[in-house]
Amino acid sequence: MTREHTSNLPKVPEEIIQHFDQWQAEGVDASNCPVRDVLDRIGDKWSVLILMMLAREPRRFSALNKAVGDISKRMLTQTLRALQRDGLVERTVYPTTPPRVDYRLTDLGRSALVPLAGLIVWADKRHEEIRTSRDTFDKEEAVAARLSA
Amino acid sequence: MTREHTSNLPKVPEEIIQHFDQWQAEGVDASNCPVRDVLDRIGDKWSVLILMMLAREPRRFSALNKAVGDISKRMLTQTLRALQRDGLVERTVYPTTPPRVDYRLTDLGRSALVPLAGLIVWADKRHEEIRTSRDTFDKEEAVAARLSA
DNA sequence: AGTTATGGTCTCATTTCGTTACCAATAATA
DNA sequence: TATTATTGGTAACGAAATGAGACCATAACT
Repeated sequence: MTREHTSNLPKVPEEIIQHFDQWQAEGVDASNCPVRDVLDRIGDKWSVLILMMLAREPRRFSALNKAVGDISKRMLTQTLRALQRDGLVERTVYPTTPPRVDYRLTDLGRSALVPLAGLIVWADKRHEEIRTSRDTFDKEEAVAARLSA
Repeated sequence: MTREHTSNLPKVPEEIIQHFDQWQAEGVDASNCPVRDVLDRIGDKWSVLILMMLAREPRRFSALNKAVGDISKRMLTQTLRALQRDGLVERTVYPTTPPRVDYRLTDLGRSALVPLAGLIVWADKRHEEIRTSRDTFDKEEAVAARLSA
């Protein structure tokens, strides 16, 4: 045995860690790191949400707008353009009046949803734990603030 | 057969789509959606990156700062605090001079890395495709701009 | 006395984001 | 005929998040 047993689970699979290591070795700065290049883009406030909204079927601009609720048209437009630019979403215009535009996932976009789903399931499962942690943290912070006052 | 074959792959597993549907049905606004509550937080510019940096072993503040390279101390502090608040990261201070502080993943933090790894692998595999798409998009946009000028 | 090291915080400029008003074209309504 | 509603945006502006860099306390070392 070359390594001590130091933690009692869950552990990150060694295989995954090695992937991270290799990726770090290649340099992690935004300019030369493919992973950051991609993650910086879809890791914004709305991209993942919109990809999920399109999972089952194409939707019109206004349908997306209603479905998300608290996104502005400005940000919806901007996010959809970025997703289109990255090739995750396809935009189709029907030149009627008023215009009709719909958005659908490309194959690439669909492929992204598989790992994203994993993340969503995780978030759903763990969010209670996270909220509890936040409450505890905030309470402790409040105590500390009172002591130093 | 109750459903037509309409697309030729890759398709999002029906199981995942159903998960999205259910999640949408519960309302997707930030205020009442657990998934967004979590995703909005770790879906920022630095959180995922830092979690990955901590995958193999704990690191000191300055080590993280060097490893990431283009993060400012301000954002590093802020991101680490947020991760700590959410219970993904643990902060330990050794009151020496100069001070020594290290950060390590909690069990919850480690559990997050599993789905995140899936996303990273996807990004690594697909980023060439994405870059190509961007180039094409930008070229077409330039053409359109010239036409309308 | 001056330098170096750590883990931050503070200020200010830049960037990004959200809100609201507005537009063009047509069809339905009054 | 004039009015209004509808769709998919864009333009302008204020608010919020982010980045760059100076600064700080403490002690060991030169």
